[in-house]
Amino acid sequence: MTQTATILRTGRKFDQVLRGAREVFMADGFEGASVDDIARAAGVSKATLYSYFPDKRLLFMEVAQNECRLMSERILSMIDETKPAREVLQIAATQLTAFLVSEFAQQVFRICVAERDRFPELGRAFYEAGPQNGQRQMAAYLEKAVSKGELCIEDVQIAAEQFSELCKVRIWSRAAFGIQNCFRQDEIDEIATQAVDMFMANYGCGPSKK
Amino acid sequence: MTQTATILRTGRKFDQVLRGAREVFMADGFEGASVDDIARAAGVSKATLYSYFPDKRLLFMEVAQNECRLMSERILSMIDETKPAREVLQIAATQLTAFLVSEFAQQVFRICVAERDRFPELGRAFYEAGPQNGQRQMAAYLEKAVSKGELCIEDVQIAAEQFSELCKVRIWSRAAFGIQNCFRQDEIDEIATQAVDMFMANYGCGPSKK
DNA sequence: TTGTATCTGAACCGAGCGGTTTATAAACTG
DNA sequence: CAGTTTATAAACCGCTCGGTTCAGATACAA
Repeated sequence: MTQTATILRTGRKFDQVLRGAREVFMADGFEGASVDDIARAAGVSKATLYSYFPDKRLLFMEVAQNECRLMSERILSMIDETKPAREVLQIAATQLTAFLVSEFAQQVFRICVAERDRFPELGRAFYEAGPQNGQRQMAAYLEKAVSKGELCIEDVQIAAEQFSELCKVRIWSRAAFGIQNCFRQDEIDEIATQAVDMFMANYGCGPSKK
Repeated sequence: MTQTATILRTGRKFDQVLRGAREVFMADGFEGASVDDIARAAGVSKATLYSYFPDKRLLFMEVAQNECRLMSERILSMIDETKPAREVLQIAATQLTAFLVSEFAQQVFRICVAERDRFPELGRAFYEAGPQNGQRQMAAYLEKAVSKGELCIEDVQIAAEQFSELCKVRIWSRAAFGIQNCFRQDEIDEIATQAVDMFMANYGCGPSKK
């Protein structure tokens, strides 16, 4: 995965190629995207494209890696630890839920799953940069909340995973199966609230002030 | 989806074709499976195959529909309502968790997601026959348990969805991303137990005798 | 046995794919 | 300006694919 191999990173049109590739890959997947389409979308000749990237696979990996990085950063900016636990969780749940059903996340997920046999490294890279990283951040926060006496959790890792799983209720699989691709804010808010309620019922200390 | 159109269902080798198609499609997906491969796997000439099915798409749909039916039946046989709620849920959680990460379910899911643009009906058909149907059964059971006073649930539909979502914690996404494809029974049992614990903490009546 | 429905294998078609090449043009650099 | 790097368009190659065709083999029913 860290293999950049023989990619030419200098040159005026490198970024242009990458942007075009991102656009077409995200829309059509790996097999569905033809190199001609990508070159056209990038506003670049096929020969130019191949002067930067030795083949389609490597171009795809480059794009996917960039997407993973973006996703990771986005998750990082989600938690603000200064507020009380329930509030923090509510905000995190809302953002996470919205993100999980976004066009962006859905497309990347779809490609990872679809090409899992062709690119085993891709699924792993995405999982680590995305879900795993996000859950690590969440677990770290939960740990602090526990030591502040706000929450009662034995296994913060499992709790973090349960939290993000609860944010998928109802809408995520509808998005994954292509049944619904646009979600209203109040749908998202409701799922987030349900998730926090359930989470706090199990892990909240003292009376669940739901 | 109910469109059978011009499929020839009579003839000695119909089932043979279907079995071969199932095998190859499940292994390689829609694009990955070539008609020649399927004919070979079915032990049938390509011409014969095309005498039954007008094209590859319809053959795929037929296979996928059959798989959905099987899945639906399997989920149906999961609940035994005579025992106490916690026990019923524990059994259901174990079976559901094991099913969700099985080779079979993962392959069907992968194909649905990968081909969602090419076959929008497929995703819908699978969703209805699989998750939605399973959750309807679960919600029906929860309803009874509530009226027996075993559980306290406002929205049984949401509760059913939360239940199945909790069964995915930790292992499901690892399977989906191709990071892990074999799961020990004790891993499954642990997730199932965690799911039931959390569920009962929120919806159990009286003292949570965890 | 004769007639009919079914199956076979292999050749074939046209299209699209990833990738290469080449001759030409444009853009930087000294 | 000259020289070199970079980009272009289009033709081209080999391959695989979905789908068709057809002459002959096989099964089966009378």
